[in-house]
Amino acid sequence: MDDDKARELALEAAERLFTARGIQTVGMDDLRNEAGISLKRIYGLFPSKDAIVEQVLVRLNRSWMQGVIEFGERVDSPRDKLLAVFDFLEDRFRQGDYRGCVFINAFGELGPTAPLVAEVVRRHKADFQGYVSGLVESSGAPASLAPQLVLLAEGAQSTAGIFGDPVAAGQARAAAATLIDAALVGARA
Amino acid sequence: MDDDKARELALEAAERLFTARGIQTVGMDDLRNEAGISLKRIYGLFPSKDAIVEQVLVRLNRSWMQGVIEFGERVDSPRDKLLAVFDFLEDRFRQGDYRGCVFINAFGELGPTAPLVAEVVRRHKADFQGYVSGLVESSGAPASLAPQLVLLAEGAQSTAGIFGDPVAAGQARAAAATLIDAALVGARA
DNA sequence: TATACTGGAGAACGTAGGTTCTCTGCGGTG
DNA sequence: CACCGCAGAGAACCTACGTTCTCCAGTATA
Repeated sequence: MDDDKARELALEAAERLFTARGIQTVGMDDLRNEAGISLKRIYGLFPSKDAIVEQVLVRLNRSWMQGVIEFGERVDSPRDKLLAVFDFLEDRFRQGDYRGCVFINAFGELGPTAPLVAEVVRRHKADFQGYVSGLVESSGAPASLAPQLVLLAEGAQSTAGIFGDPVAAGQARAAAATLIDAALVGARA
Repeated sequence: MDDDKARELALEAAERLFTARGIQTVGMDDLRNEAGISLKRIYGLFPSKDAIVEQVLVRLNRSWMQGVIEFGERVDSPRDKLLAVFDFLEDRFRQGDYRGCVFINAFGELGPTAPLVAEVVRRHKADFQGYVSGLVESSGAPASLAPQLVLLAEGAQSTAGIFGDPVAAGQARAAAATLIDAALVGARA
């Protein structure tokens, strides 16, 4: 088996396990079993468990941002793209056993003791905030709207994860619509 | 040393350590050192580490709810009490190294594997949602406003924890004010 | 004053878990 | 066809960690 395939098996297995159960409760034996490759092979591809955790979060950021952008591409106006963020979240909330934002969870677990994990989590949040800020600017609304929408999205993720109910996406979406419309009216006044 | 004092020492030490570093990275040796009482004593008072975690979360819920209620008691109208939630959060965000909502963090770490932890976290969130719902009802706004404000509060906590910046409280507060006023206008129409 | 009992200190135990090491098997080369 | 080298399986190593156990000290009672 070539390195790329083995690396992909390991990262996909780690992603499934870390997302489902958290990071510290997943041992390397669990990862070995889930990936179907040996520990020697895994350690040949990655220097440490911490390195695997970091790469998993980096790729989750990439696929998350790609997903939210693709949801935005389905509609035309910046306002609709902003609301599509919550449609994207609802789609995520409905997938299997959603457990909240994997980045927030990782930060809660390891943020104080693993600076690289904290850094990847902040980068993810900064990427998301940048995306929303860009749309807010395109919509003509004041810049102060962007963090408000982001807070709604963050809150929806934690709440949906804790209660296992995707209704939080719709609640956040309704609030976002109200905030956007209020901001646009204020911008025109 | 009597049991009540020893129990309090252990719980206070556990609260400091779990809040600062997460639960799984804190060992019983750490707790023994921080509390200044022996492991034999600690295990004489609590059946297990899991039991300590649960009791810490229960008392954190109690003090958190007490804090948000006390902040609400400083003002008169339900609208001001709703906004005082965000003042309470800002006060919390400014205390030392704030790391996000300890309940969200605990759920992220242990939710899948420790059902009692998940239950205490859900109870906390339900208590908070109940408090906000009560205020929303008093204010005459539609019930749908309550979850929207709660999502803002949840999002503010995670964001403040990750970026170490209390500005999220003010951003959430501004959004809450807009939502409340929109809801009250809609209720009068 | 001496002996016995009980509570607690912290070392020990047993398991978990990240990482490394030894041995085996397979492939390549002579 | 045989031998050598290398890559990898998974057991072993070493540390961490939750919980228990042994021993000691202090207090109470006779």
